[in-house]
Amino acid sequence: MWIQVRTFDGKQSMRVDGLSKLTKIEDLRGKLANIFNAEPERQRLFYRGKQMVNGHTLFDYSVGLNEIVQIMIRPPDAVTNISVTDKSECDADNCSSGDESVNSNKENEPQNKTKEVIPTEESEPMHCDLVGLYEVEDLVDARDNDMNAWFEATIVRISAKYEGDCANKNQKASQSTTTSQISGNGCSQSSLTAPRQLMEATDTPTPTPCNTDTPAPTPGDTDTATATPSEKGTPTPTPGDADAPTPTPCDTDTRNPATNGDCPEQNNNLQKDGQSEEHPRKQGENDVEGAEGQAIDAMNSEVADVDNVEVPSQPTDSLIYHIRYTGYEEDGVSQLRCSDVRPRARKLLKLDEIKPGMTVMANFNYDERDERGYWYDVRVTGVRNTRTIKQLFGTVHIGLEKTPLTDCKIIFVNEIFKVERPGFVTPNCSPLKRLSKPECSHCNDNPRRKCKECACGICGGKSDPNKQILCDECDAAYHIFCLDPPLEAIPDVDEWYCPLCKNDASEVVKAGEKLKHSKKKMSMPSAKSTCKRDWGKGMACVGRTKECRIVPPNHWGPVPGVEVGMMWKFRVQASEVGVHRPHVAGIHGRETEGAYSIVLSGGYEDDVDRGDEFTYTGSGGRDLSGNKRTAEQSSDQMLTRMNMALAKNCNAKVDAKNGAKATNWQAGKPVRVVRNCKGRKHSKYAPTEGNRYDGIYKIVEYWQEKGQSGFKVWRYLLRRDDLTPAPWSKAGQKRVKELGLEMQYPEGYLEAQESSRLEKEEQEAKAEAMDAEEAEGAEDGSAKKGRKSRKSSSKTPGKGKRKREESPDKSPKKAKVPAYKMESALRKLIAEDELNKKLWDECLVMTKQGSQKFLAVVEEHVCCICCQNIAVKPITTKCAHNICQACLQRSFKAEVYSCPACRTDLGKDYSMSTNKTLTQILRTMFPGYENGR
DNA sequence: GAACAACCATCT
DNA sequence: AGATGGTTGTTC
Repeated sequence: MWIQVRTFDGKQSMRVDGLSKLTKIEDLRGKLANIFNAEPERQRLFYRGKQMVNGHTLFDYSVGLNEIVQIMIRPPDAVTNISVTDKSECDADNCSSGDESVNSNKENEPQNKTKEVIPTEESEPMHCDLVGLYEVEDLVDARDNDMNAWFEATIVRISAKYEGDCANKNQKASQSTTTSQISGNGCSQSSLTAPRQLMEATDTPTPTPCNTDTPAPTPGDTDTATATPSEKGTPTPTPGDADAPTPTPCDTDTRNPATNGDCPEQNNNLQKDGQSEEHPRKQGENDVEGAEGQAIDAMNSEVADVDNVEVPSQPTDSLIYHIRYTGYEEDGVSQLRCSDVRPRARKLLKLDEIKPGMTVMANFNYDERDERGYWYDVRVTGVRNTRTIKQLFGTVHIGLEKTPLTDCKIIFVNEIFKVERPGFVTPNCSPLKRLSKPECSHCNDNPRRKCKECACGICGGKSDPNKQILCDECDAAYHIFCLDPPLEAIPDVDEWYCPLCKNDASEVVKAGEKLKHSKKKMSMPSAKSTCKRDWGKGMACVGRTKECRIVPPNHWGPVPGVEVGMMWKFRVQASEVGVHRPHVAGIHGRETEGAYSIVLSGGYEDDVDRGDEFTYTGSGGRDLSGNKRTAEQSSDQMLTRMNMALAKNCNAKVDAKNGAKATNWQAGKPVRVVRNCKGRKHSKYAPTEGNRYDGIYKIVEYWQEKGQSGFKVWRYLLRRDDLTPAPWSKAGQKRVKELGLEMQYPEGYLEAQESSRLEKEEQEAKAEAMDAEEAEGAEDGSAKKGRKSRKSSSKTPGKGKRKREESPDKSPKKAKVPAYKMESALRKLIAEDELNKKLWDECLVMTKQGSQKFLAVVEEHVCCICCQNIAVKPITTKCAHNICQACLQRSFKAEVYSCPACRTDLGKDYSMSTNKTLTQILRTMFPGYENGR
């Protein structure tokens, strides 16, 4: 067996062969030491997110043929203090826990250091020198740019510039609104930050639509101060815009004197800090104490001010405020500009204080207009305030684009807040938390309603909140007494996972622990038996390295791209191209549908093969217990499973007693037939090597008879029904030659054979040299002879030489593969498919490389990004991507109205008309590819 | 030549 | 999800 070993930067990739499934990791390291020039203890090896630990085998990690193991090489000095034996492994492990994820980092590996995106507050002094409108610990309202709504927040830090990465982070991903769902699917915070480690670790460029065009906002760029990355370039209202809150200087006296009075130290602080020049307004505010009686006057004057064209300039600064949203602490810290921060709203306005033209903050839900939503600035357009009717209407700007919604009815008219002017925060005067959209849309936060969504995931009860434990993975809550087994108290652990999220402890590999075997592996013979036999060097036990996606597994008839006469060395390859999928079994079929393909390998001596017609024996009736694959017939075969499947293909009513004869044999279901070289014993039609696809056959009749063993077997007569000439016929052989069909070997197989042969010869040569030396020592006169013989033996690679000549020989041979012949009708269709012009331009150049290559490229190009299969009922988007209609509909159902491939907005009302031309093309190129989908 | 390893697909 | 069956290919 051989595998690929690749450095993390992807720059170096080497094939390593001469391995078996039972090769130990330490032995692999030994081989790698030469190849990568790094001692075993400097190697860190990773496979599928697991760090490979000495003592285990490749089989333990399920490393398959030709699969990629990543290698990370420690700098030489990083291992100086570590003893070479088992300690190095320990060291490699103890920093990582759980499943040994690739993300685990070591502090002494600078190339893999994770960037702390947002420094913790502890890392910086709480009070910094930066002087701005707000201070650390100020209670503020902060604007979430995704929604353009205001949330209660606290300032935790102030900096001169954005810190960490590009993300403005002024959005709360956990918000369960339509907007955030969209961003969550496409360009959420998590998608910006979470894969970063992986990208760093693997160094594979994986640009996602959202991170390619998200430049870090530049602090000096005040125009885009409120713009989130994806909005950049679109005009956005600046803080001074008429739509933004426009409080005026004279509203200072509307402040609630009670709250002011509670906070006398505010003045002192300000004056002490000598900020007066920086904050003329603050100073002014401090000079005037509000008087409640003047509130209405203030409102009036505000209205008057709005009427005046002159808009007073807003106090502003260029600092970045790091805030934490109250109630969303788990979202971490967001970095906001001054314009997205303002003092915490605290003044409730009565309806009679509110006049058209004012901007107030009110609760609004644009999805469900009569439900509670979030807090938006509302530009009042109408007020009705009679004894019976209390109504307020206004314009609300929602979402990232700040889309204006006019005539929005505000239903919570008793909860209208005055918009606070920037720059004055009363510390420690937190008003009651404003009510927002219920946290739980399932129960609407109704405390009396049982809810498994927001309360205990088992009983749904909301009692004993102090006895509810939250899962650190899914955030679901559970009563400790509802768990099975119940817990006495909240466990004293850093992390707790609910039964649904918790990994099976038996599967988790803790630091320093040995790899545990999965259930599957435990039940395998290798785990049970004590045999020490080395296995897995060859091709007998390897799995597939690729899978046929051109047609579904239950596809009848030829597989596009697979020509009659194609040959594969191993059965697994025939499985890979899809011509006969089972790894070992001779019949591929489903009891309910019928059979798709069979392999003839001469297992039954009484089978006759006349080429165009042959008899075939069903399966079963053998005792295969104990992992046997073949045994003496020990019971009667029944017409079930694969035997039934074959019978179903016959154009006759199934008769499980007497068998049946087809009324019209050609009308039966087609069976792909592969002949294996083992059939050579009894049949001259079998190939001399490997497996060969011989075309389509049909069942003529089937019957039950007594086999040589004395037990009953099912027999089938198959007859060839394929226009393509059979490979053994003259015409067929001519065709095989024309098509340049050759034995196909697994990727890397010939190279691996060659290198193992060379190695063997080298060893032989060495051994011979030793013999010769011995001989030389013993027998004087034979010295010459000995040298000569050595020379001749080391030259014996006459074979090798010939081989080497052969391989350059091969490439021109391969070039002989005839170009893909395209029917004119198909060519015409392709010309008609203008929407995919670029796609076809790219594919058509591949026709020269033969049908298999061409079809493979087309397959790749028309692969639906959602389901990773050839698009069914393809919709060609305006951005020229092809998506299955069903896949796109699923996306729209999830309220994601963009192209799944590139996120181009398609619009909610996108007409999902399929590309009929493309559909026809695909059906021609990949007949039956839609079956079962 | 006998013994024996795993994988893939289907069925339950 | 687990059981079953199956004409392979390698090692001893």
